Amino acid sequence: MRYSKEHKQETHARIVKRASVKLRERGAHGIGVADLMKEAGLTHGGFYAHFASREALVIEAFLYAMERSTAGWREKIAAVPEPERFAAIVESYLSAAHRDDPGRGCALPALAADIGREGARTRKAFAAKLEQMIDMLVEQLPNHSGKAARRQAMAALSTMVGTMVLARAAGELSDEILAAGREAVLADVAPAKRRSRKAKPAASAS
Amino acid sequence: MRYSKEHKQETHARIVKRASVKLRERGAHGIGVADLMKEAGLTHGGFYAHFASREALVIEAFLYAMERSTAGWREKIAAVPEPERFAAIVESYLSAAHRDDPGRGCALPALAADIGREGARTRKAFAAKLEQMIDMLVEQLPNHSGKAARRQAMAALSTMVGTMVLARAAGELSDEILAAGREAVLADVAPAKRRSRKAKPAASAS
DNA sequence: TGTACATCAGTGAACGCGCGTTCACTGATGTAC
DNA sequence: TGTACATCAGTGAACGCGCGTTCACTGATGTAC
Repeated sequence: MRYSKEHKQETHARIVKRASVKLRERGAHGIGVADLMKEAGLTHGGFYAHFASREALVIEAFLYAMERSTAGWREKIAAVPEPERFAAIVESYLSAAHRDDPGRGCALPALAADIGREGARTRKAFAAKLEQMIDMLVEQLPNHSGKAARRQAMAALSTMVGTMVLARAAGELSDEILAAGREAVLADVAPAKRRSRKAKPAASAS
Repeated sequence: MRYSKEHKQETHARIVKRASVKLRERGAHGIGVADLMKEAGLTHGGFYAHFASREALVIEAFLYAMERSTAGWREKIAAVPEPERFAAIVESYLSAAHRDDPGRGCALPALAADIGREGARTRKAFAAKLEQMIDMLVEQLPNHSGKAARRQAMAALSTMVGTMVLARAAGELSDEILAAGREAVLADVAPAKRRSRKAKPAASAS
């Protein structure tokens, strides 16, 4: 074997990683194999030494992005006291920064609609990753056990995804949609919460 | 002029209508000009007598579908007593029937992610239609005035869209996600509501 | 340790198909007289 | 009312480009001796 044993795996991982960014930015159909390989510093010919088809990479990159989201949440909340962890995830998710940087954000608002049109096999793999995200959210809930908590986490994630999809598509309404989504998710979880989270960093002097 | 004055407009409308169904089903990139025209009973060559480009049709079909959604809601609630109208929209939206028939359903879960990647002009046209949907929802709210009602309607729509996106993509979790979305939206609007809506028409004997 | 050979990740030209777009033409219907 | 002409929605062949995929080849590195 030439190259160190992990060399190919590293290249493979690099392609997937770069692709996951570009696909979130441009959509599942928004970029071609040649450009995807160029992103990883390679030429297009070598593509099929790593993936069975373009679609296989799209799916792998999507699932990778979902794993990274869950991992990212875990890292993020490590520095936050337990009762504020759920809110920390929600506020980071429903931020203007996340809206404006889809490439490094959650894969769901960017690509989940396309997954719905894939075959049962892909949807099943997707469901497994989705389950992880939901579990992660459940654990951050004040009352993190039982069916009710699970339902609450699912609904929160749905609201976050839908809010982000609409906020990215709606020009002028975007900020308001984002704020509405934040309010709704946080109110659901902490019904009697003090509304004094330093206010929003909205418009400047006025 | 040959053909009656409205002939061309009728053909145009037929293309848009059929395209709006197929695009919701297969995605914005899932079907070509030739197939789109065949759907309307025409050949592909005549396409450019009606549209400047394929993309122009996609956008027109998308906006048309949104208008039809708003109109559909209006028709649907006409037969329902006022206090139950909001719930009627939500339950119809977050139903298995809607999930399983994207072609005749709301355009947002199917195509809004792609709108987010369009130019400012398209996003502005989208925002106008979105505003209509939100207004429609606001009117059905028990307390249908003020900024709070508007925020509530926005959040409800976000949850509905996100729930549908995830329910269509998630295989086995789908029904549970749908149920969680329904619960959350309805609980938000009618916090002290009797939970006795004839139960859900779920699994058969058991 | 040094040399010959084997491996295979990556290269880049080429292929071929699909699809968006163009264009010369058709023929049904409206208008002029 | 009837006939000649004009219009233009719709046809279908053709174009050309992009993109997914294939393939013969390269050359850096690992292995055998």
